[in-house]
Amino acid sequence: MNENTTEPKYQKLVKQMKAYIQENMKTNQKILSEREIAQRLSISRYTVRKALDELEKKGYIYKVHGKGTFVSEKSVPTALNEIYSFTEQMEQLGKKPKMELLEFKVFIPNQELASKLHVATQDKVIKLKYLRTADDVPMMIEETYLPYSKFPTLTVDALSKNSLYSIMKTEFNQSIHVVSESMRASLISSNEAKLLKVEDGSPCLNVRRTSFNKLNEPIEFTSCIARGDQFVYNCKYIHQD
Amino acid sequence: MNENTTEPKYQKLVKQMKAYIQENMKTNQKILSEREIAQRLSISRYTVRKALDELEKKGYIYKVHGKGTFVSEKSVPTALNEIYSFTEQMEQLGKKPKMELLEFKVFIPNQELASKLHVATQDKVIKLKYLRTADDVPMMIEETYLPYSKFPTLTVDALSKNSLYSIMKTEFNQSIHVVSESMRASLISSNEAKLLKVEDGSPCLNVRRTSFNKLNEPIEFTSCIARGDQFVYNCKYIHQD
DNA sequence: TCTGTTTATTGGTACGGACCTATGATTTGG
DNA sequence: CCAAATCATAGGTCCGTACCAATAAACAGA
Repeated sequence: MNENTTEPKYQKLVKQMKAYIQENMKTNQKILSEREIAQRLSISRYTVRKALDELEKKGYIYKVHGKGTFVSEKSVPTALNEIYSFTEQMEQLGKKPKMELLEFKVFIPNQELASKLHVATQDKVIKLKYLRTADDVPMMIEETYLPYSKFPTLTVDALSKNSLYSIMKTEFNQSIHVVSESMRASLISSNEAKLLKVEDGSPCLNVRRTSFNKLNEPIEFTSCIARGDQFVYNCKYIHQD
Repeated sequence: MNENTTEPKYQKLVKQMKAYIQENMKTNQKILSEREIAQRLSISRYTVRKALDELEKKGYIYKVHGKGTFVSEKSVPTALNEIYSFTEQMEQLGKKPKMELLEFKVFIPNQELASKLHVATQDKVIKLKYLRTADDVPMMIEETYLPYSKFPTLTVDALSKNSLYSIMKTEFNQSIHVVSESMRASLISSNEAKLLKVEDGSPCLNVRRTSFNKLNEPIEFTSCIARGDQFVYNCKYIHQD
């Protein structure tokens, strides 16, 4: 039934335990000890620990030295360290998200953008411009820039079928490892005011994001202009000691 | 010379390698293989792997299966998954940050705040209100709320000597594990406009943060109002798989 | 009754070995 | 000369074992 038989044991255990915990256990309830789990499943404690470490990292459980391992509070609706998803947030609010592609072009970047994407000024860059709406109310304008050299065969057609991030990963083997974001408040410019159907000079939130792959090469730069009266940007992460 | 002799081997190795890498190695340079390091230091490969995992998690190195382990790009000025520090950001910009305590009180919260901090409506809450300036220019107003039960002996005096987070950790054994933030743009209200010395109705950035301990109990709620014309909020994190 | 000690349990650290898989260089066969 | 097979090396997974350190309950002695 499971296609991927080469998946490591501990990964299977992560999925299995995650499902079990979510369905059958309560917050702060103690789970079996590492040794007990290992014995029952006839696997080594190493494998169990590796699985539990994953679950802890993702916020499902927490360990207390000398006491045991416990189920975390379920109040983790948004997954930890996940890239912000407009679609997901709107669906949680019971609204219907849509995105309309306004622009798709390949061009030569200016100095500032080139340095953001770590490309030479003569290298090409892909620009994507979207208007995002919720229940047909314009919410934000999103401009994404990609280094052409890393995504040379990206097409509008592909984008209409899958999300940009899944295309990045499956088609171009580029997955996001580190994300750097900045947020600022400003007053909207007239062009954007028209698109968002708000008054000129309304407050707006500008979120800029640069995403890096495992080699710390920038693979995406995105700037969002969101309506200040409608939009809240959420972010959740694990703080390392 | 090292006071803490009980510190685990792999932690010592982390510090040692981090220092070595930063001082002697270049971006994308290959480091010794796990087996080689283990052999040279006469420790097990397990310990080396554990140390390298830490270094990878913190963004100093990256591994490539079959090839080796390499030094990441140094362009990680702000540590990853760190809580935003106004002080640090301003110092990086060459400005002198200051914070002035405007208010310190213990009170009974309203329903909304009580639910944010997971306390009963009859439980007490501590309020801290700060004005933060950079080169004596007002930048943001920060209001922090703490559950009184977790920090009963917190004093203004202690806050003048150490940062809130270090007091939380050392005095009350509460360290931050998960952080949830939201950002929105709005127009400033008249009270805050006076404090920040901007015009009524100027754009401002509102950042709200809830911090949780390892047990996923909220230990802090903070709301910041920052000048839209001056202030940029930064955040950087590792994206898991 | 109370306090200090012992003991069992739990997660944390560390070892050494084995094998798998991805990668790249070397060798081999055509 | 080139493509396929081989091989060495790298990180990734998994095992069994041992001991350390934090916790809490059981126990012992005053």
